[in-house]
Amino acid sequence: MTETHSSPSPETTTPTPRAVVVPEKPALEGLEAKWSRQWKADDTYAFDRSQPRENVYSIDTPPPTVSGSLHVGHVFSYTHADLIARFQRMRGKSVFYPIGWDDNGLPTERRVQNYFGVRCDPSLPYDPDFTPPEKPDPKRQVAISRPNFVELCARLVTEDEKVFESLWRTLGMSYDWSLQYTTIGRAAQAVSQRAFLRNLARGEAYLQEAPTLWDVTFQTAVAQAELEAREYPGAYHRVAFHGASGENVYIETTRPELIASCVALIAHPDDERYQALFGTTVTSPIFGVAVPVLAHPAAEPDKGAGIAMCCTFGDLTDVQWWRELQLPVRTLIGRDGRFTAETPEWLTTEAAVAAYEDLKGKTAHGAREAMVAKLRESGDLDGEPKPTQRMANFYERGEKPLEIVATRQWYITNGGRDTALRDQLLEDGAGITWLPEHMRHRYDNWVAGLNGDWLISRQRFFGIPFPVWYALDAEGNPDYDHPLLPTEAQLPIDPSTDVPEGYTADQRGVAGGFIGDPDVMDTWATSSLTPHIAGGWGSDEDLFGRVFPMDLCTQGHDIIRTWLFSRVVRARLENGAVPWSHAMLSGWILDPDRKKMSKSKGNVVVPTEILDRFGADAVRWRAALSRPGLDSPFDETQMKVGRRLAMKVLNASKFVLGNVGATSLCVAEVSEPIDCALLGRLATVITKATEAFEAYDYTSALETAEKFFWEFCDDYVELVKERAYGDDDSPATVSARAALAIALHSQLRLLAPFLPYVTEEVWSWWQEGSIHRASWPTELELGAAAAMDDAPLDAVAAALSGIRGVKSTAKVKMRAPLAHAEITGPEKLVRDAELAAEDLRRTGNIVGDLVFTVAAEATELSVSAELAPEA
RNA sequence: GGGCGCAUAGCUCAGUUGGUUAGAGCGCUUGCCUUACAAGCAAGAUGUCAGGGGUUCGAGUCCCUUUGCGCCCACCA
Repeated sequence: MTETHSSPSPETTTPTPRAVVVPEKPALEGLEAKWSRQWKADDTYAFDRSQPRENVYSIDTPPPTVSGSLHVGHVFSYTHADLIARFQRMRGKSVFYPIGWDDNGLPTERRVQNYFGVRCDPSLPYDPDFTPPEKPDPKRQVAISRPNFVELCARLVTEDEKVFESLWRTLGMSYDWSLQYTTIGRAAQAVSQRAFLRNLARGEAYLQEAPTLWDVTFQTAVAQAELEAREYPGAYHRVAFHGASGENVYIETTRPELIASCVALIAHPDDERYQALFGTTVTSPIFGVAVPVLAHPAAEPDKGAGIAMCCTFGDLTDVQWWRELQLPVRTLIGRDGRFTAETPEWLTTEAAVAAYEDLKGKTAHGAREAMVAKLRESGDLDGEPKPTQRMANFYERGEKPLEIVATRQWYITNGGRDTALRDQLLEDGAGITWLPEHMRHRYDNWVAGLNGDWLISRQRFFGIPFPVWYALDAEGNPDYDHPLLPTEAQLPIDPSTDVPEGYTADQRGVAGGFIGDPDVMDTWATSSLTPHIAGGWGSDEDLFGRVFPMDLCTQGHDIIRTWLFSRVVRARLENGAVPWSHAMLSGWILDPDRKKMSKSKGNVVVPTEILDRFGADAVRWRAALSRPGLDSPFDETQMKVGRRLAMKVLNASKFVLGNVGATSLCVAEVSEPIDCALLGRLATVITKATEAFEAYDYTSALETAEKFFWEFCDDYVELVKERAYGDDDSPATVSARAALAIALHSQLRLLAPFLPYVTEEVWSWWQEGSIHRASWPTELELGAAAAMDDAPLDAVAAALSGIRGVKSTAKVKMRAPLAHAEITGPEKLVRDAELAAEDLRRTGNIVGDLVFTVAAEATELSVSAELAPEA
């Protein structure tokens, strides 16, 4: 492979001349296939790990969920990162640009269930001969063992990853594919487990039995970051509790089914209505369970009846009361979301036990209906339930409101319960350059609003297991306080098959033996370590030192609270550092009606389709038009504009290289004033585009380069065409050819990050090596020409436009000869235009006089002309 | 309820620290087969800069305010 860093020296910008081979009919079709294959073969985007940290530019890319589907928004967001990567690479940085696949977790499990028609039953033994059903029946999923299930997951994600890789390669992502990782792979397992063990050793990870937000459908705990508040229909039920002297105390509840789990009634300490009741005991309707009436400031006098029923657990306020008032636990709802089949021991009366019989095994919904009937019958329901819309917490992927169930879970500190850490994390956020800047508010908002530590354990199957076992005592009870741990050298381990030091396999699950922790880490617990996984933390410290902390992370703004925040937490705990200096957040791509694209609305634009129709360069061009953080509606017509630009690059290059035959890039040959002016303008464009890119403003970089390119094509090329055609070697001809070639040479590189395919194609016609390994253009390359006054360019363009206007108004063709033309205007403009008098005469086909007249009072150029009688 | 963003041509968007007559592309109109490109080219029309008030010699730009749209967080009695 040729590593042509064909970086021209400042004085003579002359790469090795070579034969120019321009195709007869250049086309966009096939460029993606041709060049993505070539880049793969040449390892064009390989990271050079010999470079010291200051020569490295490292990027943390979001590993896409391979079991999900990509839409245009992803394609645009990933393109934004690639634009920066390509710019930095051309600037001479060794770009560390890995790609990973997020393949573990619930989305994959769900996809595997549907795809193969199976479900995981961890109690089943492994069946080595298992084959999935030929025709998956979603209603009759075959129960399989956990190892079998995990095998199917692994099989499917491998397939999914191929599809994703193909898409990214077509889009022209400049990843170093040798740095590929997955969030379920062995490296990710080792890193996740090692980080966890270190968290544990430092007291940052801990096991706790506590009320947990619980999804009854997926039967797993969920973290605060995965919550979504949604409107949920309910009804206020006004229900009587009974005071000691027989009076009714009315509460209002939307969850009457939880009355049996009530542990207290609570009102605000200052609420005059309830002063007399505080400290007394009331009994619950139907069940007759005695509960205290207590005061707590979190009770809101104007909400409901002003006095609330505290159940274990109906909502997070209940948890707060339960904790702060040290109330007992009376759990009714189990992990499956159903009322427990055992009669709770606190139901003592015969009537209560009988009443509970009707609730056993019911869902919340079913139990509610049963309870309402009973309350109605007993007269404890006052009036009819009043329908209401309330906000309820849902798991973002779930369809039923979350329950709160006391379970044993692993947590990692994230500042939710620790002010010092929280302040540190806020400071870390302030240390990141946010693009756009205002996205930082979302981070701050989230960190400030945390109400607990990070729950990382999930009661699922396809994830990274906790590297932990528990010793069983003589009665077979696990000793959760003293987990058995592997050494780091043993990682990764699976506690369900591996055996802790000092035990044998046959001691698993028997008294005096051990058990493995059954849970897996949430996928965010793994992806929070993407810089570590990709960077070789713990396994390749040399590499890690060269790439971490990273320079950039790019992602959608919807995952600031999850992926972005969790990486800041991990880097703080593990490295005492901020994981990257820049965070670039992409906006949404909306449908043409400015609605968010979603599968359910059927308004999703499929990336492969637009890539097929418009080509990767066009799609990338459109992506580059949406600035960080701004939502942008999808519009096909814009894709066409991008395609037109790509086509124009091919055609303009064909002209410059084919007809002019220019291979010289010698600045000294540029002698004509208008040619010098072009290079002067080019220098300004290079500077502006470079500054924009350095400020991560890829859109402005593109606009600057593109505007110049169209002016170059429409005005400059048209103007000097005739002169460049000359088959003589006069200084004027040579000057035009050199200027054309130099300008093209720079412009291709300015456009290369945006249009990697056409620019590479054109580059291959006349240059060695990949344009993506070439150096970013600089003013220095242009030598003295860079300092030239570029104003004549505008004056000449105005004169040319005036000449065209005359012909356009007369509705004649542009080649129509002019018998006479006069260019009038202020002195400076007239003199500037006159510098290109011969070019104007030829281009305008002026056969008679061409007169330049200064009109002191004029503010702009005007052209008057007379058509020559047609021959 | 707390926070953030947006509002400029029919559409999508630029508009630097306030500075002449507010820009671009698309679309639209009228033409042109011009040997790089008709998937092209040329010329042309298009605005109460959301409303109101203020600061200033001067406001799309700064301040206050109103309205509309969108997003994040909180909100389960």
